[in-house]
Amino acid sequence: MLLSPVDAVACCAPLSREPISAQSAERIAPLLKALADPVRLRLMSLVASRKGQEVCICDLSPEFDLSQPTISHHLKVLREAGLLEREKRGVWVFYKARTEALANLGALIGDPSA
Amino acid sequence: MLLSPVDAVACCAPLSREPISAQSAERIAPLLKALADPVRLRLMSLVASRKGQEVCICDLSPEFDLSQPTISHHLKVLREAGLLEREKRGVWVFYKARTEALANLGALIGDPSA
DNA sequence: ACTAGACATCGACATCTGTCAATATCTATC
DNA sequence: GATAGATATTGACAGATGTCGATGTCTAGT
Repeated sequence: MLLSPVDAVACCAPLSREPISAQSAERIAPLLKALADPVRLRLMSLVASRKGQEVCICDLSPEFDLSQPTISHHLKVLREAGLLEREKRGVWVFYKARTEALANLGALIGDPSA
Repeated sequence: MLLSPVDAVACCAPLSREPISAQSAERIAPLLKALADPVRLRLMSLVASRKGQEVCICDLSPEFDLSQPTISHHLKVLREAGLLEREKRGVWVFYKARTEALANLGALIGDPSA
């Protein structure tokens, strides 16, 4: 059973359609929290803008003036939130965006048709 | 000049369209952080789902099992992020959602056409 | 003026968070 | 199997965050 945060985001109507339940809010807040950091927001965008393709950490790290463990930590947060998928190939680790998660989250925040 | 966070959210393409700039990420993260709390997410939804109408704090507080200062604090965070507008009428304080802010933020997170 | 009520501010506290240096783990190659 | 390189984990620490009780401020009535 055990809903992943990504599944949770598909659970409810847009914020401005009807009041979100306390339970749904508890599930969705972690997703927003994962994005609510400048570094993670950039990481997410860097990966998501390569539609579908996988991106190597070794290509992401140079974009930031941060230590390797810090980048690793941020990627872990995004992955555990369900926003990124991880795949290991050889020595390198590649990340792929869960675009449906971003789409669902976006629709929940600000549905244009709401 | 001094861009408010709400203006900032209209500044850039969807996350999955192109990598967000470091500067834009710094501006937008606070908006997401404001929403990244279960209580604030519910507060935002409670106000936003009353399209355009104003909602009295006195109607919001009973929904939560929290002290009055805590609710006041959360509303202040949402207001300073630019997601809510405040108006005082007599002894009561009313909040109104900035729907365009929510819409822009939603489009930035997960543009359906991206 | 005094009071009552709605909301804000302040001060304090425990917890969470972002960061790093040090260290560990894994994999390809020599 | 020893080494080098890519990534993960751990431990530590400063700063941010959510919460509360106490107190302050403003307004409407009495």
